[in-house]
Amino acid sequence: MSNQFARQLSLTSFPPNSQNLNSLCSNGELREALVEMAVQGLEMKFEGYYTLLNECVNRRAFREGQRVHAHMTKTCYLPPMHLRTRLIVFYNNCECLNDAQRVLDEMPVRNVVSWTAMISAYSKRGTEPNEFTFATVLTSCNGACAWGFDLGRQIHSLIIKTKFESHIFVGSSLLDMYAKLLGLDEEALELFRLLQREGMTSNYVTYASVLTALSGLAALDLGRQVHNHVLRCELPPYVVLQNSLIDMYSKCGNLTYSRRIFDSMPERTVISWNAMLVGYSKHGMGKEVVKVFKLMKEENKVRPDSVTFLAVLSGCSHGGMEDRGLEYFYEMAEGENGIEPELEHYGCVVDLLGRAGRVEEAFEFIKKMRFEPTAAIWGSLLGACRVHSNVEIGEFVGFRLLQIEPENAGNYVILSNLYASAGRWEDVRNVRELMVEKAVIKEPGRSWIELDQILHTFHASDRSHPRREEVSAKVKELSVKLKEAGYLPDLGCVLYDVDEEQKEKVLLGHSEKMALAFGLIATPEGMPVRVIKNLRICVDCHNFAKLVSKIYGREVSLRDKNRFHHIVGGTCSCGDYW
DNA sequence: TTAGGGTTAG
Repeated sequence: MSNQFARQLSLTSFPPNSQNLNSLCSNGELREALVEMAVQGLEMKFEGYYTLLNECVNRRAFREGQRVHAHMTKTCYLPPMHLRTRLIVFYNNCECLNDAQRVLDEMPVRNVVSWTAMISAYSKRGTEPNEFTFATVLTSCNGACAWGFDLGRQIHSLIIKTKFESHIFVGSSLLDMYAKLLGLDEEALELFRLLQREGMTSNYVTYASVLTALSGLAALDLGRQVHNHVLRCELPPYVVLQNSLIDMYSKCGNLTYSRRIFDSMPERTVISWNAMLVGYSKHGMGKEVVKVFKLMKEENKVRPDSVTFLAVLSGCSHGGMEDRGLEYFYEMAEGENGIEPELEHYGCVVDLLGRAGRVEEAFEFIKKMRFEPTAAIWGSLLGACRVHSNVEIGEFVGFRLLQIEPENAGNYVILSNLYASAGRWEDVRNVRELMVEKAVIKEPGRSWIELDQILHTFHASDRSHPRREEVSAKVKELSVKLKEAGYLPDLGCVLYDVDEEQKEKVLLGHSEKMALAFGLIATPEGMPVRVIKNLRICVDCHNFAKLVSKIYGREVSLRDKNRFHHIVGGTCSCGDYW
């Protein structure tokens, strides 16, 4: 059907009525609104599309949003830049980053807002940077060229590590950066002016998004550099930007800086408080969590929300303050704060009880919950069963978990560890066999360490690092020395069914041991070593790191998927429960 | 006339 004919048809049969579409959307009648869109056909305008798409974004209505997008294409409607940006957000919300990227690629003109939407999507997706993250961040560096070159060069060194250099988009962004920027101040200034004329300078939102990406990588030096640039720009104190600085410093392991920013803020939102509380929580500083929460209540300017309570409860749990945490939960449940406890809050309570060794109570608590327990909740209880050797409940919970998420290798390992601790070797073997049968795939472990502004990444049994020989020799040396001091490899941490000698080899190949060994080699004696891991640290590596800190007199700061482990003189801030 | 992007938690 020709467009002209279609236009006539839509005009003759139903008069366009964008008000109708608006009211349908505000009544939440998305289906009817889509019918209205079809009826309006070629008469659809920005306003109608925008209303519809917004509704789809809010509801994460993937199919419906797709139909809106398809309608634009079919009717040859050319969306203006801000509508395309909304499409990017829509696809990102539905976790369709490829579609979002395609929208961005096809935009005739992009500006800082469209780039920022994409940057934040990639950094939200997880801590794993990929070719698109780098390309987007690099382009943003070019946009803010006053700090772009130094930062860009460092990001380049990250890219080399991840072998994305040859990716066409990344490569061209890099070339672009090197071609456009140098140490040539005048040229840089000229470009800066040019980009400003094009509206491509970064603003506080872009900085906030870039900082989020860097906090995921725990790239402290890079983050500090962005902060320095923000300071040089003499921007007014934007709460959002300061919040992301608090978060960046805490995720990079530097809570003192987070607190300094927090204290200097002329105004704080609930997010500022939450970011600070989450920071203390992840660092296992329960007392500070309680102090800051008290301060928040005393100041009485900002009302705690459900995230605040999540941070406080998990802070008490991570900081070993079980009773205090339970008090807060009951305070919450009594409705004093006007916040209804949600599933996640119940999860914290299971954690708190489990940590305190009150496994039966935790089990009863789950049974009485008004929510269907999730894998995370059972998983937390199973962990408690392992630590406190409660085979009876652990067995029940373990089988429950294997039903809910049979693909998760961690569950099989914990269950088999639990059987092993009770000497039930036949059951250990059965669980292992079951695991092999279900073809469980485990996310590969990866650890990294930042030295002189370069990230050194290690994969389990990695052979790719230029100093690999030195590193594996150091790991072996460490294992010999630590054994003299009582280190006993925890063979239960090994997933494969191989002989004991092999198991020990597998353990010594864990990525965090290599990163730690590399840190010992590459930094001066007595310096703290800072390691970041993508998964939760295993029991064996935790023991290993504790002994290293004791024997070598090194402070070890290890950020895993869940929290920080500050290990000093053989003791860890997590109290061996994580 | 404008309309789009952002910060904590999961």
